Amino acid sequence: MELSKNYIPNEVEANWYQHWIDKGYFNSLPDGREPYTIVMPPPNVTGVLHMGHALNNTIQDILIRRARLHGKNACWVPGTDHASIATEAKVVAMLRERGISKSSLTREEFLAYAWEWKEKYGGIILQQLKKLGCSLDWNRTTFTMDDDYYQSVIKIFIGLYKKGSIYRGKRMINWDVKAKTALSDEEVIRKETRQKLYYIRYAVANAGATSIETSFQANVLDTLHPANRDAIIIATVRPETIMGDSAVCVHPGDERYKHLHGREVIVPLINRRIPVITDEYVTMDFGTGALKITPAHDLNDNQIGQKHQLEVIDILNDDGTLSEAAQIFVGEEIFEARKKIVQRLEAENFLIKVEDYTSEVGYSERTDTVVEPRLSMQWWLKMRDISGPALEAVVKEDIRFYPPKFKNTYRHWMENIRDWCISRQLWWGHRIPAWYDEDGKVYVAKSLEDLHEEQPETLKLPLRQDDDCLDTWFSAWLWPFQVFKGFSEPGNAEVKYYYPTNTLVTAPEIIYFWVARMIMAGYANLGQKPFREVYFTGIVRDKAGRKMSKQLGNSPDLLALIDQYGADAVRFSVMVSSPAGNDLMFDESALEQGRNFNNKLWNALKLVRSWQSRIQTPGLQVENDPKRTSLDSTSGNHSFPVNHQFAITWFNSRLNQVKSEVEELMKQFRLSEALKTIYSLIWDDFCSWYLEWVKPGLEQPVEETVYSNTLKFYEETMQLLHPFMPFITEEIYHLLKEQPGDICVKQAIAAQPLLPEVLAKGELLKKLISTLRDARNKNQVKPKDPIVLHIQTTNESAYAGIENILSKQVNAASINFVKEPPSNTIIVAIEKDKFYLATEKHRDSATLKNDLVKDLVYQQNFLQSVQKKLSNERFVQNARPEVLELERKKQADAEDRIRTIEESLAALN
RNA sequence: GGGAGUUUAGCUCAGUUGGUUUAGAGCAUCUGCCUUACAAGCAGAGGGUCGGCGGUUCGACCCCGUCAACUCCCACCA
Repeated sequence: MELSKNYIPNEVEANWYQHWIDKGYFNSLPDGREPYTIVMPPPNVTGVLHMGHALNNTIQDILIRRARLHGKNACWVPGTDHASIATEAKVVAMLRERGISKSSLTREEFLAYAWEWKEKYGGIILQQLKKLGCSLDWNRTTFTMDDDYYQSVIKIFIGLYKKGSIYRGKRMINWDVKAKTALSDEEVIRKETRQKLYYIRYAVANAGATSIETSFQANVLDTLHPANRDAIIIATVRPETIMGDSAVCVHPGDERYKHLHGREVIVPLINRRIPVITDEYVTMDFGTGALKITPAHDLNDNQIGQKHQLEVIDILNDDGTLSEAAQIFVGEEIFEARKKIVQRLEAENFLIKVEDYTSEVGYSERTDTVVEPRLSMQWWLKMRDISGPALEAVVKEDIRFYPPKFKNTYRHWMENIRDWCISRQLWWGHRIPAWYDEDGKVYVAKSLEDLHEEQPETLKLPLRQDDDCLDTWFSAWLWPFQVFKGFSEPGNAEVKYYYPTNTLVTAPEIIYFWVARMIMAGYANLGQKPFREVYFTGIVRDKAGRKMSKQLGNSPDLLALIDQYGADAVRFSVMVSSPAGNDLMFDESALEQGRNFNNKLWNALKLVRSWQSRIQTPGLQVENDPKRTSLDSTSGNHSFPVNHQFAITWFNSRLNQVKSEVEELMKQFRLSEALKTIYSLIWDDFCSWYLEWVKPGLEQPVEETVYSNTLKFYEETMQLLHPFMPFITEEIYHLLKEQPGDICVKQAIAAQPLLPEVLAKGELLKKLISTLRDARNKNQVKPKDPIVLHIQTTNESAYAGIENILSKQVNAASINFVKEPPSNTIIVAIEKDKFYLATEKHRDSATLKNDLVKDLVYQQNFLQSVQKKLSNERFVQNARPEVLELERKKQADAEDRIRTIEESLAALN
């Protein structure tokens, strides 16, 4: 079969994935092997594959595939999260397009549409993960609203309620006016926002003469100014909430306002009287030192309100418009109302001045609208009831975090943990299992039937179920055990085998949302940790350092990239630029590097395959070899002038060295470095050195041992690379030779002992070749022009076994060992030996001399620094013996080398 | 305001308890090559006073202090 010029991924990737699936390689069932389990962080059902998913899932696939090749029973569980807010928003948008409003539907009707939507679009991201090559056990695909899962969520809620850890309470919550639901603190994103600070004048009640028509002149903000004696000026960024004011608060020690203590002021526009109160909460030097208190719309104001028992006036509707309680601008949206109120305040002389002001404003993570602090009846979970074991597990490293810096982040949050608002005013999700009777009494039970059985006598019919759903994370936190039905069927064989899982791979952004809560749920429900270690990936950023996001539109279309470059190249590009624990600067040039790597592999394959027809075993008759082709039968008795033993021994050692290195790097989650190490092994050591060393001349036969070892080496490097680039490695595995099985499941051979002296000799050989090639280059000796190489050395045996490779690689017609410098040659000094290149070409002694002098200066300086150390008595006294020994060797080596260079220079003159 | 992290070649990063050299890699750049697997390639080369200053030490990219710049997390001073 003729192979194409370049590797074409599209043709093979889909086929191999289907093949793996057909063989059931990704499916796992408990058996006698050690399990290696990962539960995939379930993407939103609404999700489409983006860069973050690609990074995250490639890492997981690498870990899983590697475990699979190393004798583990690898199990990677896929699934999706119902993502209540995000999905409900999409469904509402879909309905709007069809001209249907949510409010016109019953809950059941709406949910029918939602399920329809989920069935249609919900699986997209999972299909995309297949394109990426993810080796997930699809039989285990789980959805957080599957029947069994759903019931488990409900049961856990009931359990916590019965323990008294869940309660209902009217408290300040973050209100998303667009989604019309409460949000947990973690769902609010603070952003620096440019705002205006409005200074508004409140007249003091019963103040007598001074009217609001008082002309404001120069010193309007000076409260002691006669014009302001009978008024107080407050500063606010939210003038639209003045109708909800219950008091004006000043610092008790503020001299400017002492005369107002115990008085009342009048809220502008609506003329309501409110008291002036004092509290040390107020900062005297911010604004005017006077703060309006709006208990319904600000967390701090609410606390002060409670302390001083102020009236709570909620002037907002749940859609963010002003309510009847506001009296004016009723029905106007907040920001509209703000504009209009400012206008009126100004028109009626209440507005003193406006300043630019920048502060942090909360936005909804899901809808990106400004979050409204609001007082509302919600369901809460007392986190302190369950946080203890989860905190301890991480602090004591029973669960390990990589990188470990996240331990602190986690600990800080856990130690200051606050109650979790778990109710959401949505229909799509797990409906809170609570019913209210006519008196508003609450009953919590799995179902209405259960309720009737449990407490028939106290029930006052009719009952009405709570309309709200649970926060998505209240279901996601069961993920690691409930995918194995660990809660609904406690102690079942699967959960016993797979749980605790091994590694969680996730983004640091959801350490509170999800990681911490899963740990809590694991201990609270199964009495065990959910996973042994957590690997936090970096954040994917674009070339300019900006976080990749939908809003910025700077995330490339992954499927298009896979189409263009192939999944292996995409995986390569993501991994190669992803150092452990750091953010990932994604640059498309890495994709080209990945694609080029594919081609490199492909071309090496073509080379090796071209040898297939030229194999010859020394001493064997050509005809006896079944692999023999007609081409070779013409080339009778070839001798093998080149002994390839060294190349084979050397690469074997190199391969084993890399295997150990990779093993070590993988243990530390240094995946990027592991990949780079393998890349370099393949590109440099295998292709640039090894293959060139053993490559036969044109039409020349290939030694059988060379061929079989090359195949073995090639296959083993493919195995090492397979977890990172699964498709091309599988393809090459099958094209190298006819063989049963697949690389996808072929068990890896553990690293064998290596030969350090062979590796050292290999390094020397590389250096000789490079330096001599450089000398040729500098002297304009064309690669095609042969040279004669004379070596002057005190140790000829150092060249045993590598002479032939050396002469081939520097295109030397022959190599001689000499005692004296031959005349008219190019002189090169390497280590302690001297090399003379005899060529037809004129030598450029000036360049060579220049190089030698440069090297000499370097060596002399170096020698000096070593001598300085050695002549330092305190160094000789204090340094460890092996360090001292090393320095002495450096000195001797440098002296030798200087002598060699000086002799060479002498010979040049 | 509190905490954490980063700063090494033009770019992205390694540099593992202080001594293997006067610091490495990939990409980019430059030079020479269409050499019979690969020009998406081959063979080479250049490029860094390790953010600044001070200290500890016989010896510092590495440890300590300090300053500077950038990043992230936490915290609702209106």
